[in-house]
Amino acid sequence: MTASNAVAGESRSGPSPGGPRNALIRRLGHFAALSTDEQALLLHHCAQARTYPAQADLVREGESPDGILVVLEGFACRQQYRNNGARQITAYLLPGDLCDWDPALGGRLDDAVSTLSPCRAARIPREALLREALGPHSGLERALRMSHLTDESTLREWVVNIGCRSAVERIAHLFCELHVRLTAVGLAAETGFDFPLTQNDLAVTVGLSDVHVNRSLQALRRERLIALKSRHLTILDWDALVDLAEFNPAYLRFGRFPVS
Amino acid sequence: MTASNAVAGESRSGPSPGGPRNALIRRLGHFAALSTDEQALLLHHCAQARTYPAQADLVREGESPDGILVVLEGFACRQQYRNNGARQITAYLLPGDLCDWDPALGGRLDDAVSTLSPCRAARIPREALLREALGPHSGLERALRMSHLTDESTLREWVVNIGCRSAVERIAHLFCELHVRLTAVGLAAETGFDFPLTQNDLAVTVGLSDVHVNRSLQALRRERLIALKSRHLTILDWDALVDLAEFNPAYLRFGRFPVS
DNA sequence: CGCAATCTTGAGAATGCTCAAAAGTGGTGG
DNA sequence: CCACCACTTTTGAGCATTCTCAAGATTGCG
Repeated sequence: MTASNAVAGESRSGPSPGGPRNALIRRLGHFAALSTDEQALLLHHCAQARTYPAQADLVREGESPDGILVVLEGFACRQQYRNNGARQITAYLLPGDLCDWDPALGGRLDDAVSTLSPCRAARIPREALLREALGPHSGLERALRMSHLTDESTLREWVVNIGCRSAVERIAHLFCELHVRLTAVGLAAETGFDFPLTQNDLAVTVGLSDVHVNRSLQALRRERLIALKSRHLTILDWDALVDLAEFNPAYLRFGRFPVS
Repeated sequence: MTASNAVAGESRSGPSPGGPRNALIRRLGHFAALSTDEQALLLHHCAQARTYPAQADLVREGESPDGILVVLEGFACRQQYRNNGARQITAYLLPGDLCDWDPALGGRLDDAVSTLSPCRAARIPREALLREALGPHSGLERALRMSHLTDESTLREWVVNIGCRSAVERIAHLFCELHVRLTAVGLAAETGFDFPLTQNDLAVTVGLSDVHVNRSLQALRRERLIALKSRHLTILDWDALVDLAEFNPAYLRFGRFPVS
């Protein structure tokens, strides 16, 4: 495997302290306790994961995917295209994230799911899960539901981010969010994390031009809040970053299990 | 009841052609067929509806609401406040819309639910619904799920709207969306609909300043796409509006029942 | 080494913002 | 019925932020 095909993951951060487990299990484990059987089932389905290069479509716009899509390594996203060629990313799919696909809709996803970096992703057939693991009192069911609700909260937070924050604040907020999310699956150190996106991807995420993102990044570097070089983001001053972005991680709900 | 307390609803449009039914039943009916029992159950719970003035909080930020919130008349919204006092609306709750509240989360809503105009709203206790009506093959269950997924698609569409459209396009897109959503519950005519929001509300929705919203509205009027006067929006050129906004109603999923 | 993609820089222009004041609107009470 | 009040809409002017276009520098890969 050449370097360009390498998939972001445990590579740089090394085996993570929380246990070298599957990112999906690790993430869902934040939302509810999973039984050994449930974990085995997930592992089994993840074994079928495929590798995708960067810029690959996992699900095309309007297509009806055949199961739950799980990203295990790399950064993917959901995005929509406008007629003039502009695009907008509406969500990141990080390792452990899934793109559930409720059959109640009977078809059609309204945005495309694409990789931003090389990825490893699996599809879990929905019926199999329903048959074997989902029941009213299943931890897996609870975890999946929580995961979905969290995705929705995140989306809402993105509306706020794009709708009423300045360029620098938007980027700072995104970095904070990514740090928390990646930490939850053992892919971030306190000091930073691998960040495979281009400035253009970033621009399309926060609703700015890439030139302006570049200048905003320079501002963040000048203030010594971050360093961003060769696909690695170093967080130099977490508190200042949180402060600048008015970041409150509550919406990510990684506060360990539903505390009620 | 004085005019200022009057609640938007069937008032101006008169009894609607689709039947003078409850907005909730009407909306959910687009997503799945509801049995007579299910309809009766919903009607029963809606009978407890309370009236709220404009600018009232239905659920405060961080609060844990005690059931599913249903708006029956008027415009409400979900919104978040920033430290500097700025706010961002993340969703409109129109008649028939609901703010489901999954107990899996065990508490805390991350934004506040407030009325934008005088409203009538009810709360449906979740357990009652579960006990009496929700089952794997219940139409109501399907409808509620669809409704939730539609809300999520709408949110995604808002990210796109705010993230990569110009001021005029954003407003046009919002008007198109509102027209389709209100039509679905019988609150819009082909020519337009009652629109109780201020230009400031609009601004906070699409991420612009109110002054700029005012000027963008003037542009839309100048081009004879709309008229907006005394809380009523008249659509003068629907096709041009749709064209300008690149509006595609598919995400609202009012295409009649899950067509598979 | 050379190519392609990405990042950086500059300069001018457009879009949208802020502040402030004036004009319009509708409801309330005298 | 009128006057007043609060709120909303409209207008103007200057400014800040962000965008576009275009060129040059850097990076990493083949």
